[in-house]
Amino acid sequence: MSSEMTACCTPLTTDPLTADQAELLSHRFKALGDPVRLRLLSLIASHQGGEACVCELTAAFQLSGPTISHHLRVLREAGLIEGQRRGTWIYYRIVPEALRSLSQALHPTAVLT
Amino acid sequence: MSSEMTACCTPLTTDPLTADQAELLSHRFKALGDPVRLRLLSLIASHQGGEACVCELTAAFQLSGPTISHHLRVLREAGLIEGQRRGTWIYYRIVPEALRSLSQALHPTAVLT
DNA sequence: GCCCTATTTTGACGACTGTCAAGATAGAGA
DNA sequence: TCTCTATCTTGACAGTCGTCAAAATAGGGC
Repeated sequence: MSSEMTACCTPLTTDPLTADQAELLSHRFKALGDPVRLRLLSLIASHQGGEACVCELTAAFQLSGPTISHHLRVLREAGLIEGQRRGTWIYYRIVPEALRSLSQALHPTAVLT
Repeated sequence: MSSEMTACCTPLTTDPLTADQAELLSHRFKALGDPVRLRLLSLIASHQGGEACVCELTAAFQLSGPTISHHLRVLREAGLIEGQRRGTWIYYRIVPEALRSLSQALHPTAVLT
C-alpha cells in the first residue's frame, strides 16, 4: 500500500494523524499488543543470525503449534516479520524498517515547542 | 509498579523479553492499537501548549462522549496520558517518558551483530 | 508413490473490546 | 440551593481475539 510512505516517518507528536495514517499505524501497534507476540518478535530479533525457525519459537512457549502459527501470521500481516522456507523448516526474521517507523512515530520530539 | 524500570530501556531486539516485561509493554502497545486512540494521542501531543480539553477532543470525532471518555481512560491507565481538572474542564497531556520508553523498546539496533 | 515431520488452515468457544444510551458526578454561576 | 454544562460510569450488545483440536498442505527421504 502506498500510504506507507506518508505514515512512516513523522512523529505523531508533531502533527495530528490523519484517519488513514492512524489506521495503518494502529494495525501495527495492535500486532504488538499481545505479550506472546512481543516475546516472539523479541526472540526472533535477538536470535543468533537474526532469524529463528518456528520449531524453536514453539518450544519457547507452553502453547499449541496452531496458536504460535496464528501469532506469527498476525506479525507477518502487520509487516513486522518475514518468513522464508528452507527445506523442512520456515525461518522468520524481523523487518527492521517497520520497527524503525514505529519507533520514530513515538519519538516525543518537540512536545513543548 | 517497580518492573517499569527494568522494561523501559532495553530494546527488545537485543535480548529476549521476559514474560513480565512483555506483559507491561504489551499493555501499552495494546492501548495504541486503536485508530481513535492514536489520533487522540496525536491530537493531545500536537495541540498548542501540549494539552487539550476533552471537549476539543470529542469535537474532533463523530463518536459519543462516553466513547471518547472510554478511550481516554485506556490511554490514561496505560500511563500514556495524564488528566488535570481546571475549573469545568479536564485537560489531558501526554507522558513523554512513556512514549520514549516505547520508542526505545522498538529501536532496531544491532540486529545483525 | 508412500510415510514422516513441520507448519498452516479451519472451526469452535469463551473472553475481551468498541460503541451507545441512560444515569451519575462534579464544578460554576445565579 | 438550584440549575447548567462537562465529564465519567454503568449496562447492554454486536464484533473481534486468543486458544485449542482436528484436518489440510508441503517438503524430505525411503
